[in-house]
Amino acid sequence: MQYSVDNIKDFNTDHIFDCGQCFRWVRQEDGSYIGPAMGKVARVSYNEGTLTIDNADENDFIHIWRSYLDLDRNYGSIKEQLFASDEAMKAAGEYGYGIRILNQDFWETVVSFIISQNNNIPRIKGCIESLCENFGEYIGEYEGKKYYAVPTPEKLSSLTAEDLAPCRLGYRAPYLIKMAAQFIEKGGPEAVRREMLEAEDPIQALQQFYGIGPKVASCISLFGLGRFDAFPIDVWMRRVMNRIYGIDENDLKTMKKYAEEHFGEYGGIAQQYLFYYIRGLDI
DNA sequence: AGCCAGGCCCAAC
DNA sequence: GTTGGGCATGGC
Repeated sequence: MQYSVDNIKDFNTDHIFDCGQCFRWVRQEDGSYIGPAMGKVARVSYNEGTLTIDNADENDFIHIWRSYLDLDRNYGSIKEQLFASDEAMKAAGEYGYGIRILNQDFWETVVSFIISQNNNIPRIKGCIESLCENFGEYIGEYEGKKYYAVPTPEKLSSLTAEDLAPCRLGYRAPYLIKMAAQFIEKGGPEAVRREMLEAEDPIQALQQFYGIGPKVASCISLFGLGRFDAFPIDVWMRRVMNRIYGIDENDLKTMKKYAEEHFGEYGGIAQQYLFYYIRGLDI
């Protein structure tokens, strides 16, 4: 089965699934993407305003995909605000015009972005894929391929670094194991998620967990908690902030301040435009 | 071949 | 509170 909706603007599958916010969606020949999310597997395709989700019914669309794909947000007006007095941001936002911030599963973002640290994107994808296939729960089969969820905290905390060796996580393996145990101690992902949603400063609070520092916490806040004001700064962001705003590459404080003052509640969206822009330009 | 990647931990200031 | 070395792996 499949479900379609019309009049979807500011949407581009390459921009959304290849802008570094997620690691499990795979591009198909026709430009659609297939991937697992929120316990389902689907194919997302887009053509001239029509969004089609295959392997989903209306119920799935309403309860999962509409929010996962952030369809209820008006990116057009957000772009207007961001572009108003910022030519560089305008160029970046026009380059990645179809980016939308996916509202991803909290636990998945925690695991994914711990793995992402000091790592490159192709390799991150491989690590997560291997982790899920080896230790994740079966989700379902789609077009001949079986899909598995990100392993639960219970599963991860029961493993040793040697168990995880096939996943090639390097020094991140012990981070995952210990972090998973900490999550269990705090009542599991849903309990932690609720606590972080109510936290005054989730980016600070998330750093109590082993393997989560400022950058990973910012990504989790943005992609897993819906904190669109979060502004993750990695080497790419330092690079682009230097190139287009002239801020010293080592001056993270000024970068954060710039984001707060200029992008405000939409810092995370601005960050994705910039991130996708600098990586695409390859300069 | 060597530098680099969506950084963090930990010890030493 | 800040700074710097060490870190596992493989993409390019």
